[in-house]
Amino acid sequence: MQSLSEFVEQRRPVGGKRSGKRDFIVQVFLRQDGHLAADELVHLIRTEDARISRATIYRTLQWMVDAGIARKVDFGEGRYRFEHSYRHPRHFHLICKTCNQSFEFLSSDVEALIEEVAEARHFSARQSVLQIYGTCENCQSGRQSERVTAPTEALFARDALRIAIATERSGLEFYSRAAALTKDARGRKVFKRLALEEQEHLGTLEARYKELLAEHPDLESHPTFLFFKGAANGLFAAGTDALRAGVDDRHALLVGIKCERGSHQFFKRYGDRFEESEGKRIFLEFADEEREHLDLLIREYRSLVQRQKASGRTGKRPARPKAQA
Amino acid sequence: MQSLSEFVEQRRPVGGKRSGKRDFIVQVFLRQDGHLAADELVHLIRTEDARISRATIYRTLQWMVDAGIARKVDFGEGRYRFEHSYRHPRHFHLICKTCNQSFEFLSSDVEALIEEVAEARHFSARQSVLQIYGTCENCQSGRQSERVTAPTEALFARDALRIAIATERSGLEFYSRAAALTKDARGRKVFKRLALEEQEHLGTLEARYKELLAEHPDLESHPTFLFFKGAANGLFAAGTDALRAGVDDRHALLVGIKCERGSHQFFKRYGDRFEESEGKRIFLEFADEEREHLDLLIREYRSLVQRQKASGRTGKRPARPKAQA
DNA sequence: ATAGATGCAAACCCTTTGCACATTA
DNA sequence: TAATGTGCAAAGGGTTTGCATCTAT
Repeated sequence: MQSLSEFVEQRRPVGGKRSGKRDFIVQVFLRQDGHLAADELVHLIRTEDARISRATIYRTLQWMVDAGIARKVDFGEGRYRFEHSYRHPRHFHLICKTCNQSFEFLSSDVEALIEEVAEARHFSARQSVLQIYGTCENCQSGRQSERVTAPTEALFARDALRIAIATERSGLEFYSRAAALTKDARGRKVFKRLALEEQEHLGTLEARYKELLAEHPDLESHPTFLFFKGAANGLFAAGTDALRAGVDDRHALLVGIKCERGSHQFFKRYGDRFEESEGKRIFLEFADEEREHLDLLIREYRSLVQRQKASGRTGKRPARPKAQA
Repeated sequence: MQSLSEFVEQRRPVGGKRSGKRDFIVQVFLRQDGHLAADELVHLIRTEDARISRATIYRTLQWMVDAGIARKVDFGEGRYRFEHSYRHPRHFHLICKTCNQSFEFLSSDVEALIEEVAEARHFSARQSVLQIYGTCENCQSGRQSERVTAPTEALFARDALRIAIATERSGLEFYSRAAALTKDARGRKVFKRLALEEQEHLGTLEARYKELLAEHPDLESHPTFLFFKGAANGLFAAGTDALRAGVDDRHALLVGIKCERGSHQFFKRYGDRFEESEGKRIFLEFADEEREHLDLLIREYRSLVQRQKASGRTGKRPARPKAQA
């Protein structure tokens, strides 16, 4: 896990000189977790300790943006705000016009749509801003529920784990059912093995989830940060339907291959898109797991087809699934 | 169709006094179709004709925003821009950082996701901003393809019609197949009638599309403005699958009801969300059509169930579909 | 020694405002 | 004539910059 100072040191531009004042500003800035306006940072610096020129603070903010330590955001207030990017993946904002607080969320679904639009217009997208203006829960109800804060990275990891766990559960259910329905002994064995692996992996994920909760006790009280449809629901759905109808071993393998491939691609695609973070790692590791299952199923499918050919029993559809990931 | 002057007159606030200068500014502003910065409007006014104070122009811009004639947009440049709303539905932006041009699009899919996020967070959303920053097609390729402009309202109508037509086609195909597969004479008659109606309506829509093209000859050369998934693909898909498997008349009616209800809700929901425009009308009229078909199917379903009950033949699932829209 | 960082104040940009004057209902 | 609209110039806020002065390498 990258430490705060590593984070800064790695990003220091070459040829630049060290400066105690700048380091101090950066340090103070990174301690905050909201979206600071330049003026607020000036005030913080003044009260914290030093008398540093307003100009230097503006210059340091720009320096941090160039270095990738900070992001400049515009909430339409007529001035810019800055948020640091240490353990803080890119995200979108809900902005309350009443209390001027802003709330963060991430939606891979929205990002996928943005990608589609950009592609359709042959537009090369570098950065996207999505802001929802309105009134937050507290300001609507009048009463002030206290604001518990958790690091965005932890929220991101929490939601990534939740999605992975839900997918794993759905996979487990799928393979258990497949095992029960498959008549062919070897096919059944494969499904049992996959189910077992899903079970084990599920345990690992759940342990990891508990660990995360131990680190951040009030994590579960936070609302969803990562919006992500169709991970659990939908991915294995087609498969379960087909199984319910009763299928042979070959068909079950095909359905499994379809599900694993979908799942793998899904997690790979989105994992790749995230910035370096615990959540990204969870997605990519999960994608790898699914990939392994996929390979196993493909091997099994091939061997089954071969056996059937040898024994003269031919499937209706001799087409083999494409092996590309 | 509302004219430009009606548009302005309707929005003039009560108690306000008329002023030639303001009218002139409004008129010049409404002639533009991009996103003007205040300063650019000042310059335009100066070259067009009059010497009007900068302050008056700022005041008039604010006046137009309050009246709903203009929208204030913030592209993160450190100054605001203004776009008029005459025949110009709300939309999102692709912003080229190289040439500073901005391109508009609308995505109901994104809007639906935004709604979901806001709901999950108990946030009452008033307005949403989605901006994709990057490099536009022209700036990437180097060469300047000339910029053809069409009114946004026309693009919106074009895409709404395309979606409606695609849905209608898919419905037509569905009912034709249902008619071929249904053994019950009355059920078949219903499907034939529905197919015929879809056919007729399809003709109307296509005529309307042609008419629109006649009005705006280069309309088809413009890229997609309204992004909207799953209208054609997906809506009737479940139905066609079920039909392929072979179903009885009662089941076919149920599938039809499901499809029509989905389609109706779909168009109603999105149509309601749009601002007053040709595109909105297309959506809502379409929703109405689907609603009528839905009612017809429900009536037919009830009568069928009654007949079956009378003749002693009982369906497996006596549950009748809920009649709420 | 020299490129880079800082402080100060002034300049900048965009926007709003106070006040006297002009215009409209 | 009473309420609105306009012009001018000044003020406002957020941010950047020129230049002399430091300070790290």
